[in-house]
Amino acid sequence: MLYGDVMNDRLSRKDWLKHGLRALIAGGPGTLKADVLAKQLGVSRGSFYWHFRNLADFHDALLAYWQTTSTQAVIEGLTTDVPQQDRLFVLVQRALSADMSLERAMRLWAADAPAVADVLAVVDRERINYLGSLLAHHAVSTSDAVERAKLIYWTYLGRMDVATKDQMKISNQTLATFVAAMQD
Amino acid sequence: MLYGDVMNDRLSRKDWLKHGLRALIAGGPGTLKADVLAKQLGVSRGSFYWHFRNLADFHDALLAYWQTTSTQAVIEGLTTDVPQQDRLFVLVQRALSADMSLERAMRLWAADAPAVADVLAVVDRERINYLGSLLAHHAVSTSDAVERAKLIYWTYLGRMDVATKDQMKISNQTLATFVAAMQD
DNA sequence: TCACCTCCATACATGACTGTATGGAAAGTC
DNA sequence: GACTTTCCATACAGTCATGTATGGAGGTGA
Repeated sequence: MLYGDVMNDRLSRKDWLKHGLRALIAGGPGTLKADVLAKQLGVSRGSFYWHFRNLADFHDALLAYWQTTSTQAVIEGLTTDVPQQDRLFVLVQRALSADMSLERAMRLWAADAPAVADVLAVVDRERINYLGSLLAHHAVSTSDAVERAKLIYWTYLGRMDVATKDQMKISNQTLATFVAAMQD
Repeated sequence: MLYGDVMNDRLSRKDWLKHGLRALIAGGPGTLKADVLAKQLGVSRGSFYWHFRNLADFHDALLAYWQTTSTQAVIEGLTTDVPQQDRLFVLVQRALSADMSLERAMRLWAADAPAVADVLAVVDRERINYLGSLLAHHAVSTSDAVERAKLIYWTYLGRMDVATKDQMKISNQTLATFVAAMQD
């Protein structure tokens, strides 16, 4: 969009990316195809191949789009609102009640897309490190902090793999027991 | 095999299923295709379609084969060898150091195969219930037991989603802290 | 008005995979 | 030794997806 700038009702590159994430959540990585997405958007593949050189280009762009829009939102919302001593509990509480549909879809996608897997590897490391830093504030030794951070992170990830919704819920009491054991 | 019974160097239905699991582990659900598997086995698809009516038939058989060969092996190995009081710790210890490649592959497969998802839902329930029964032996109330069983199971599943190998290891000490918090 | 740019449709070639039809090689049975 | 059964190869039609080439509709600007 440089020449003119109105042209509504037609699709932009960003429109495609936004719908890409929606489709990824709803239908999984298998729906990330020009053919399928075009049908869903009510256009032909001509539009797709105008905005993107090929499928790989679209996938790269989608991955980058996700990385920029969803990274560090959680951490930032935490450091401003919540006092230091409560951050670990609140973080775990939020994490273990969050909607995991996008997270799950990304990890399914990563299974047969090395570039996605690489990004997730970075994300995993960052999150575990942050958890470790929170634990360090509770007088947990550095070596223990990393270990326990992993353990906590596993619970976060594992919840999304479970089959039924009722297996994804947990009480605040059980949660408190868990967090207390980790931070003391 | 009814008419004659020797005919070695040729493939049986079971040979295909065994290789199916190998392929599932090595290449993911995407390799569960007649074309690919036949090439890997050094035969043509003619063999495949002799042993199986179609792809769905093969998939069903493979799922059933996995269900019968891999269910309850862990639990049985536990009740015979390990004294009651140690079972929870040993189970968690084994679970959190086990090779998750097949488990992971099955869950990736389940993402776009409802029949697989159904089987996994049953497996999840059974495992969580068993964990709950172990916790009950440590004077944990019934309602708490189910909750904590879920939490423990999440750690088990989550470990397989993590990106790098070093993020999959944990010390016995951290593990003991975790188990102690759950069973007391 | 007319040239130009943006976005999309359509048609075509290509590739990977499924499923079916048919024939054949090799071993077992009488 | 004819006959049967098991297992596999080959060839063909059909489906679904990619990528490319080309043209066209409609807004934009001088």
